[in-house]
Amino acid sequence: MSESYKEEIRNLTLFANMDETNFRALMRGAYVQNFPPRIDLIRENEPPDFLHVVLSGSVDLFSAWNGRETSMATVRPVSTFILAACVRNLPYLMSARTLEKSRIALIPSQDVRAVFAEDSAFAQAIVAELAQCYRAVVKNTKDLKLRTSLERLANYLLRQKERAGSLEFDLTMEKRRLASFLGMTPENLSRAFKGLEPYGVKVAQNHIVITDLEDLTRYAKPNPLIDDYSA
Amino acid sequence: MSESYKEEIRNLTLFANMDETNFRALMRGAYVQNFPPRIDLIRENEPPDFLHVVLSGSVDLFSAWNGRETSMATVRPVSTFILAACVRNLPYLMSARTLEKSRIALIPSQDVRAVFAEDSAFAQAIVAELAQCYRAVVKNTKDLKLRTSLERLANYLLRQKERAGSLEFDLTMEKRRLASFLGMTPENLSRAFKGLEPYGVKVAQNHIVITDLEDLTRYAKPNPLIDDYSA
DNA sequence: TCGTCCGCTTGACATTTATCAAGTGAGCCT
DNA sequence: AGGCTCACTTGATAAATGTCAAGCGGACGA
Repeated sequence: MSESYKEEIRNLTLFANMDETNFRALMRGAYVQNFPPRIDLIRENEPPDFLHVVLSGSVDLFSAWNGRETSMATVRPVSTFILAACVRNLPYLMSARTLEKSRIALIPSQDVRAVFAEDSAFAQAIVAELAQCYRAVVKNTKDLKLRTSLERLANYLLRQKERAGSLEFDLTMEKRRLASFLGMTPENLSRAFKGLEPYGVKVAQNHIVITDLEDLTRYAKPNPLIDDYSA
Repeated sequence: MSESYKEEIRNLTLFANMDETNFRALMRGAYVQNFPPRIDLIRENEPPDFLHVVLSGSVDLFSAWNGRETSMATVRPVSTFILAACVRNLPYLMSARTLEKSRIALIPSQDVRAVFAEDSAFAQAIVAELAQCYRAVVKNTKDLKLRTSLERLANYLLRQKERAGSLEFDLTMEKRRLASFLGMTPENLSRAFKGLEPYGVKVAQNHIVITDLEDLTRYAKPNPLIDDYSA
C-alpha cells in the first residue's frame, strides 16, 4: 500500500495514537481497492474478514429480511465500518455497497483483533469509536420510535441544514434511499415533502430551501439527544 | 462495600480479567444501594456520574420526546448499563428506572475512565461489551424497520420461548411495557395477540402457550441476524 | 364480601402509512 | 430533435396503527 494511503488512515482518530510498529503491522496485510458505483462490498451473515475504511466515495449500509430491504446508514470518508463485527469476530449484521466510485482500504480483521489486544492506545480508540456508534444507533432508534415520518423528515432537514451551514442545500442522497433510511416508502416521502411546505420548506428536485426556519424548528422540535450525531 | 458484592461484580465478564489492584481501585469509590420499585435512577441528558451494575431486580431503560415515551430495553442481573455514556463522558441518552426492588452497584464513571486507560484487560472487556451492545441495537433497528408489529410480536414470543426453554411460559413484563418495547400501543398489542391465535398462540393473562410452533415459526420467519441476541 | 382500582380488552373511528397504477419530467443516448 | 429510461410524483385505495371511550375482570383493601 502506498505511503500516502497509510498516512490517510493513520490520521483517522481510530489509528492516530497507536504505536507505530503496531500500525505498520496492521498495514502489512492491508490493501486499498477502487470500486465502481453500486458494487456489493459485503453481505450480511458473512464472517468478518476485513475491517473496511472508506477513503473516498461513499458506502450504503443496508439490511434485508423476508424480501424487504432497508437502508441503515451511509458511511463517508474518512471512517470505518463493521468494526463491531471485526472485534467480536461475529458475522456482519448489515450488507454494504458503494454508492459512487469509492476507494476502500481493507484491513484483515484478525490483524485488527491481534493488534488491539497488544496496543492499549488502539484499544482505547476502538472503545471511543464503538461507544460513538452505539450512541448513534440509539439515537436512530429513538427517532424511529418517538416520531412520525413527517417529524423524522423535518428533523433530518434541520440536521442537513446544520451540516451544510446554510438554509439552502442539496440532498446528499437519492430520495428513494432517503425514504428507506427514514423508514418510509418513496411515495410517502414525496407526500411528506409536500406536508412540510406549510412549515417553510421548498423542494425543487434535490434542492431544498428552508424559508421559515423558526416555523420548521417549532414543528420539528429537534433534540440533541436524538439529532446531534456528534455527541 | 461488602466483599460478597465485590465478588459478584468481579465475576462479570466486564471485570473478570482486569488487574486486581485496578479492580480494588474501582471498588474503592463504588457503593451498592437498594432501590424500591419504580424509582428513577437516572434521567436522560444528565452527565454520566456512575456506571450502574444491576445485581438483582431489573431496570427499564426508556426515553422520552415531545410528551411521548418509549421503552428501549430491560437490564437484568448481572449486567451494566450506560457504559457508552461513561466512557465517552457524554450525557445519558436514556433514562432508567427500577421495575422491581433492585440492588444496584454504582461505580464513579471517572474512575472507570481512569482505570480503563491503564488496564488493557479492562479496555478489551469494554470493547467486547460495547460491540455486543452495538450489535443488539442494530438488531433492534432491523426488527423495527423490516417487520410489522405482528411480526415483531411473533418473533418476540419465539425468543421468549427459547429463553424459557419451553413452549409454555409467562411474559416477563407488563403488557403495556412490552407494547412500548415493541413499538406499538397497548391496544394494538392486545389485538396482535388475537392476530397470532390462528398461528397457534394461546394467551391467558400473562401466560403464553405456543400450540403450533411450526406454524408460528413459518409466519414469524425468525432470523439470527435479528433475533439472536447472543451473537 | 363488597367496592374500588387499574391494567387490559374491545369497539368505533381517525390517522398514518403502504400499495398499486398511472402519469410527469429531467437526463441522456442516438 | 426525438424518444427512451428512470426516478419521482400523484391519485385512488387498502392496510396498519393510533386514539378515544367504554367495559371487563382480577387484585387488593376496607
